[in-house]
Amino acid sequence: MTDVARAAGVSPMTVSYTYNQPQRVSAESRAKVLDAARDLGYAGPDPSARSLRYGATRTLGVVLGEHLTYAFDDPQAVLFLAGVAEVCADRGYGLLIVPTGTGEEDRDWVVAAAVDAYVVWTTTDDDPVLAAARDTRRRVVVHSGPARPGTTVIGIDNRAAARAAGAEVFAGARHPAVLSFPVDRRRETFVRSGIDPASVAYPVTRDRLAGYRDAAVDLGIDWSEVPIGVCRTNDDGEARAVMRELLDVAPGIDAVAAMGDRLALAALREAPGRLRVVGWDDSEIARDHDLTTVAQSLREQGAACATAALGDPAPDHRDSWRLVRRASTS
Amino acid sequence: MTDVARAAGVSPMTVSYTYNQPQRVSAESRAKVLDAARDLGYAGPDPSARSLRYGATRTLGVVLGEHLTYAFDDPQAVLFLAGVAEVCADRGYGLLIVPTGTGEEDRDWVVAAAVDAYVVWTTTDDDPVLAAARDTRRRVVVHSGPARPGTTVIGIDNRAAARAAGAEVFAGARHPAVLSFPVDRRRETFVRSGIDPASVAYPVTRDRLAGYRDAAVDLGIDWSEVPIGVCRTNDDGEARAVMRELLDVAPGIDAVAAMGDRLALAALREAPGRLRVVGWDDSEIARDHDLTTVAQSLREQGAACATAALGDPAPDHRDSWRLVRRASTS
DNA sequence: TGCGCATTGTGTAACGCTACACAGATATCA
DNA sequence: TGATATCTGTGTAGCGTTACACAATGCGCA
Repeated sequence: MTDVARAAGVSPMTVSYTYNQPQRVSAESRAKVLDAARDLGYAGPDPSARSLRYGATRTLGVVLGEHLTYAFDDPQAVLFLAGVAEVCADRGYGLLIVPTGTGEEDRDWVVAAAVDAYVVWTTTDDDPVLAAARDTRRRVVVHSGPARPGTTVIGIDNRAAARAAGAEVFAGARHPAVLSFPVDRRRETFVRSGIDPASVAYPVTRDRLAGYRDAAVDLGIDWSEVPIGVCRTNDDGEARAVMRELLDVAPGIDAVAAMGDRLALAALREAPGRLRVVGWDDSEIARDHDLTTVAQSLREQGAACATAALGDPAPDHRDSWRLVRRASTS
Repeated sequence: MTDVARAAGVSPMTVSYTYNQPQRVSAESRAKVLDAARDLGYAGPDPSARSLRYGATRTLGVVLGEHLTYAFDDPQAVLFLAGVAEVCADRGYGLLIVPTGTGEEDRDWVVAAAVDAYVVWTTTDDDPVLAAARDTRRRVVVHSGPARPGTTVIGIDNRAAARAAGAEVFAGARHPAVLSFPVDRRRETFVRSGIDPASVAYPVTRDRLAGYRDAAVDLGIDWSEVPIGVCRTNDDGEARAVMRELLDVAPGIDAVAAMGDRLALAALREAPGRLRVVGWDDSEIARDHDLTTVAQSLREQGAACATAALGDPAPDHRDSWRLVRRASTS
């Protein structure tokens, strides 16, 4: 900038004003500055220096638990991101995806990223990244939990929604089962009965499991007898394998409460015609296959998280869910 | 940092070393520094100042043409992003999604974003954002074009692939048609015959259209007679409407060369049983519906773009496509 | 005992920018 | 004509950090 100023025969401040408050500078000086800048290949104020001086980066950080790329494999996460992106675009904020999932360095990354605030995609209770984000004194908004002092949580009441969905799918069932997301960071695939929700590390999974148990208990079903298939991801192939395993253990299964539409569909495909099924998220496949499902707008929740992270009031979306009843439970 | 140094009774440099080269500092000093930092709520070196001093941000920028959120609506763009994200995560780079699509400010954003290099998702020839990115002297890698001096282009040879796909779908057809992506930034939906590929602003669309024309010409088909339906997005509902319009104009259509699997499927649904169809991308729906399609890995291409943007050699992927023949053209 | 070497701490000098306060020139008005 | 407002340009003083060079200390070894 000093060089440009010299070449243009003005002071550095004039150059600065040329870029930041052009009307503050005479047309003549402005032209001289821009000419000099072009000749010298100066593209405008350096972003880092500007942020340093300004005291803010005008960038929002998004932390996606697990490996970064999972985010893009999960259509729900993508919808959420779209909502966040929308708000960022509207406000002129950049959106920085913070790389995590590499282990011990995660903490450093979260601390060292040039962002003003964080939106954290739902993670485990013990996620060190979450603690790190909060420790940096930036505003932190977490989607769906875990709840912590100093962080805002936005997301639906998964337990209440699961209870409603469970009531719907388990009604009249004699051999109910559950298809669940992972219960801890190890992300193992297995089948077991009566998993205690309290032992689950992911708040979303925990709440949904608790809601399904609530529904079972309401109907007089013995939770400890309910087989639960845990899938590593919201993926078809694996879910079908887990469903087969469930059917091995309990061939009489006649109702499956799944935590995702894909899981629900996989269940349906493995035991067509004799199953009541609910899914989650009301995605395209749920509509295509007439699946009863818990509808929620991840996109709106993403937008709300971003809005809150940027310091404006936003709805917490606790009640932004709706049980969509379709053929799969009738 | 100065405050921490004072509180710990050491120099600022010792504090700096504590964070950046802990082993350079005695265990005793380190402990004093960390204690003081905790007491004062100091979370570590300021990222902006660090970038300023260091001269690089260790962040990769991604520019997605059109409105930012489109990126997340297009599954292909998401796959591409996943590839970019993967490389960033591996290298410890942040991934900054630059907001564009807001008009004149786009340029400013691209110039002012704190990134070391850019990956640009394919856009129009005249996109000012592309020029802006290059003007900032950062390394710029563009996916699929437009090609420009000073930028690297990575992507498949869309024309050659379209020619192969066109040859497959048009073979023996008497009334071929095309379902195309938008031809310019206005993104209008319409039907017209014999659109000149040279008039198309998006390189990807242009090349695919040119390839389809090549195939038509090879088979002795008069291109000016081939009706082309232009869809605004790779979306089902709209594509079906355009397909109906095509059938109005030319009821005898017996072959449709589409530019996306969704478009192909929409065509098939509007005229079931009597259509040869090809799609593009070999997505899940193509496999589900036995659609002939041009397979390519957007994910790998995203990774290659990121690698190249970070300064390492990467394959250009020109030949990373493959015509997958299925029932829809037999 | 003296020499080189490793270890640990410190001061200096930027990195590139802009808020602020001020100065000079010109225009406006009673 | 003098007082006042407006426009335009400039210098100062950091924003928070770290590369580098140097100083002080202690240690091993001939």
